[in-house]
Amino acid sequence: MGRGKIEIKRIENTNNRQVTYSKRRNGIIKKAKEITVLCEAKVSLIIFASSGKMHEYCSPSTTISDMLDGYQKASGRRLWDAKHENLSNEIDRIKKENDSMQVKLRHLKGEDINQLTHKELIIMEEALQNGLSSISAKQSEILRMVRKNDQILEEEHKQLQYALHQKEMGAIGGSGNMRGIHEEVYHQRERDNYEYQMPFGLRVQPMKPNLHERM
Amino acid sequence: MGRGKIEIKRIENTNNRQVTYSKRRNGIIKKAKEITVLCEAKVSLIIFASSGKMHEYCSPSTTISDMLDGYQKASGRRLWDAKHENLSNEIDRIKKENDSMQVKLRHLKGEDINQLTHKELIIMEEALQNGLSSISAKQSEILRMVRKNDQILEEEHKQLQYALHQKEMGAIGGSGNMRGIHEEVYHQRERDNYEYQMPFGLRVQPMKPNLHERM
DNA sequence: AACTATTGATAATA
DNA sequence: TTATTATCAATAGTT
Repeated sequence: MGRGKIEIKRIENTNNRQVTYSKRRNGIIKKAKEITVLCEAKVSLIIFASSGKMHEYCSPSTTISDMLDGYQKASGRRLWDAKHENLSNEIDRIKKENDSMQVKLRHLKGEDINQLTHKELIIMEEALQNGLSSISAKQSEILRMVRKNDQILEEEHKQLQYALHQKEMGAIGGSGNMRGIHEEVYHQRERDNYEYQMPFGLRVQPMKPNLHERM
Repeated sequence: MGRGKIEIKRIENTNNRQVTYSKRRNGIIKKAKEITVLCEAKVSLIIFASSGKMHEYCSPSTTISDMLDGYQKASGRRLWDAKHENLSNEIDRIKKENDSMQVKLRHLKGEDINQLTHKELIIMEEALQNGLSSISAKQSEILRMVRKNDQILEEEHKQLQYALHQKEMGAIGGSGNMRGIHEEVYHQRERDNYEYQMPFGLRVQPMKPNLHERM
C-alpha cells in the first residue's frame, strides 16, 4: 500500500522509519477507533516508539484499568500481583544486603564479635589497621597543610608589618590625612603599592582555598 | 476498502458485525506486528469483542507489565494502587540507607576519605581504635582459651599415662591376654574402669566444644 | 472460508 | 512537518 511493496523488516533509514512509524501509528489508532464503533469492541492500545515516546488509545466505553482487569480474568495472568511480588522480593533482597552490611559495620566497630572465628577476627583486624593507617595518613596530610598555611600566614604577617612600618616612616610629616591601620593596609591601591615594593619571591601566596571547610 | 464504502457506526446486522470484527481484529493485530518490526516500536494491544471474548498482542521485545510501567511513567496515571507506590518508596528508602552504609564501610576501610572533614576523620579514627581494641581483646581471650585447653589436654595426657602405667603394672604376670597400648587405652570398658579409679576432681573436662570451629 | 471489487493506507516523493 | 499520489493492502459484500 504505497509506491512499492516493502518487506516487513526493520527500516534502516532513520528518517523513513520515523515517518513510517508516525503514519502507521495513526493508522492503527484509527483502526482501533473504527472497530470500537463498528463492532462495539473495547480496545486498549499502548505504543512506544523506539525513541521512548508513548501513544495510547482506549475505547471510550472503558478505561485501561478495566481492560487490565478483564485481561487478568481472561488470561489468568496476574499483572500486578507479579509486580507486587517482584517488588517484595527486591525489598527482601535489599534488606538482607542491608543487614549484612550492618553486621559488618558493627563488627568493625568491635560490637557483636563473639561469634566470629579467629580467622575472621584476623581479617578484620587487618582491615581496621589499614583503615586506621589511611586515616592517620590523611590526618597527617591535613596537619601538614595547616602548618604550611600557618607558615604562609606568618610570612604574610611579617611582610604586612614590614610594609606598614615603611608606610609609617614615609607618612611622618605627610599630608596629615592619617587613616586607621587596617584601613591603610587593606586599601586596594596601598596594597598594590606594597606588592610592587616587595621582591617577587616574598609575595603572599593564596591560602588553600577550601582548607577551612575541612577543619 | 471493500465492495463499497461504509459509515463508521455500529453495524446493526449481528452476523456482519461479528465477521467484520473478526476481520478487522486480525487486521489490527497484523498492523501491530508490522509496526513492531518495521519501526522497532513496542505495542500492547488488548481487544474485547462485545461478546466478552478477548484477544491480545504484545510486542515480543516486551511484556504487558513493562508496557504498563512505561505507561504509568509516561502518563503519570497510577494503574495500581498505593500499595505498589509504598513498596517503591520503601525500596528507594532502603536503597539510600544501603548506599550510605556502603560509604561508611568504605570510609572505615580507609577508602574515599578525601572529602571527609577533619572532625569526621577524628571520629572515624576513634571508632577504628575502639574496634581494633575490641578485636584485640577478643583475640587475647581466644588465645587464653586455647592455652587453657592446651593445659587441660596436657593434664589429661598425664593422667592417661599414669593410668596406663598402673594398668601395665597390674598386667604383669596376668592372663597373658596382652593387647596393644592403644587398644588398651581406648577400649570402652577399660576406660570406664580408669575413670572409676580417678579422683573426681581429676576427671578430664570436655574441651570447649566448638573451639576448633572458631580457629 | 474464499473471492474480488473497491476503498483505504501508505511509501516514495516533493 | 505536511501534502500529494501511485501503489499496495485491507476488507465489505458476495459466493
